[in-house]
Amino acid sequence: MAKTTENLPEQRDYFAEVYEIVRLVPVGRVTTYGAIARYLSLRAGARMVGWAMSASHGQLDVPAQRVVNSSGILSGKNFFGHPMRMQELLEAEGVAIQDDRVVDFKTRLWDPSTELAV
DNA sequence: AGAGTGACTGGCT
DNA sequence: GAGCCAGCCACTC
Repeated sequence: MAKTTENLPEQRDYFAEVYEIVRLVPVGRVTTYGAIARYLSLRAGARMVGWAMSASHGQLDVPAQRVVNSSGILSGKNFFGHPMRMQELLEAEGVAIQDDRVVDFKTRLWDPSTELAV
């Protein structure tokens, strides 16, 4: 991985922006990489959102567990130290998980473009 | 400079 | 829903 995450000179403000959005996700709700990418107008794409999250890895209070892919699958569970960690964190917040997937995902989805839209 | 890789997505089958 | 494919950008070797 990029050890550049140590110094993080100025990857680009989008790192901070991504974290900010993730922190805005209400407890019990989840959002997707694509939704964040769209909201921030990141040409970089959803992939970079995930990359940004990897950099957050244990960062401040970034609830990365609330970010899943467009299918509601916990695609980043393997980055939480233990594959079950992400699920446990979500369940602790009231989000039911079944087979690595958020139950009733579409209803729990929190899209910044929609929720924060003006 | 080119090829490989990835916490993604949308479209089709 | 599950699988395959092509597009996407940043980064590493």
